[in-house]
Amino acid sequence: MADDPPRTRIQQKNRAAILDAALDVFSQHGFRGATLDQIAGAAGLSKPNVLYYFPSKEAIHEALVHGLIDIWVQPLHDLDPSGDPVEEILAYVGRKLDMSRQMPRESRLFANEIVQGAPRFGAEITGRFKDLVDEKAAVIRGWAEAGRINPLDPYHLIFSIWATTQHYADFDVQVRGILAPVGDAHFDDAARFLAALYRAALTPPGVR
Amino acid sequence: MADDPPRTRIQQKNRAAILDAALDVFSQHGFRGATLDQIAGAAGLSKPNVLYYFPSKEAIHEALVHGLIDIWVQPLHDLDPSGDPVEEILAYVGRKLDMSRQMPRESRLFANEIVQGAPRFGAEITGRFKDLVDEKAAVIRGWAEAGRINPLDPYHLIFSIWATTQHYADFDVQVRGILAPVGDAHFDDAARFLAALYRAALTPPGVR
DNA sequence: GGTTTTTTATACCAAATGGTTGAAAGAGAT
DNA sequence: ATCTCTTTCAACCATTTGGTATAAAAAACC
Repeated sequence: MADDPPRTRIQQKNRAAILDAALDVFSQHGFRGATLDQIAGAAGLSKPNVLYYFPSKEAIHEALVHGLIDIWVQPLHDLDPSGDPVEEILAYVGRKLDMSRQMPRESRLFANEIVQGAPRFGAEITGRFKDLVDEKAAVIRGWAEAGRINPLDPYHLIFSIWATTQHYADFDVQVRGILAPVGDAHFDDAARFLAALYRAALTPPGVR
Repeated sequence: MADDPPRTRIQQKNRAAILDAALDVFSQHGFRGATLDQIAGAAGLSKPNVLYYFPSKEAIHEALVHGLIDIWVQPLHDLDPSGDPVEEILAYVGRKLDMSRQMPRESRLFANEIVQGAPRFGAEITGRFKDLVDEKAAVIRGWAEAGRINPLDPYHLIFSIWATTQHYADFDVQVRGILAPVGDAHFDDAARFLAALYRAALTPPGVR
């Protein structure tokens, strides 16, 4: 199911160019809205040449998603059960927000997929994805039961972190339409806001 | 620019059927991914008949968005500057979450638009939309300066409320994939979680 | 250089898609 | 019943789109 690494330099370069172009196009138009001509154009290749490297449009999309999922869940994966609870969760929020800042196209690629019902992605959600969330939710629940953070539903806490951080990538045009920021500056404000929000909500009374 | 109300009963019924069908299809596939045949099929009409009521696919989408935008911003509009700050904001969160529960298709319609860069919607964001947000952000800032809520950036607070509440509509498949809820039950948990989150973050030290 | 393999793109195809035509069926008014 | 206006849809059209066929150009190998 996984592709072997490309043999030649040309293959490596062109596959990468196609995947990068496809990330642009798929993240902006969704799977059905994207066309092979757009992808080929953005990659600087002809359409048949694109289909020389990937058997179909679907295959390009799958290769993209497949190659990104590990990176995508890494921030949650890195949540350390042995760390300080509040700081660990705040650090997780920070990592997720950084991803929205550095990889907005990737975020929108997943957003497009999931908003439209994850027709090409559903299996991953109930698979590895769910397992990781279950594992980390258990960690957070443990912290809550030990009184080290306020007792909040860990699943909805994780959802809220996904929502608030990915919002800055997925709804970028809306955020920019309202804030009219210069460049990326508003991400720093967002980081401060989210840190304050979650610190206030998580810090238990005793420590305050 | 606004359409006059349809004259005959048939017009009223069919226009409504088309818009309802279009809401289904557009919210699930995005504008470019949706086809007139799908819409016609879902509305129980032939494609030419659909185009008898609306001049184009674009016009259907515009009529939909146009007809929904007022409903969509109503919850924020109803934030009462003379009410109790914390309770007002919590009530706003509650109204937004209710909309995600009752109108998930509408939420996904907007989500699709905005994720893809709002090509058919951009003007609204920097127009009426921004004005309303500016107005309510000023109210919230006033509350913060008066020490009636914790000092949080009002714009990012509003973004976080949009993100956390709309998440349950826009990312419904993901939420369901992870929680495997029975029906709508998880919305009650979400309501409790969000109330706790924002109450903890907003309530100023003095009142605690 | 010559041979083989890989890479590239023009020309093409079938299906899908947004939209039109035109004529028949239906509703409403008198 | 008849006349008029509205509604409906089969057939059609032009364009777009995912994907092929094929043959030339370019690397790679000897």
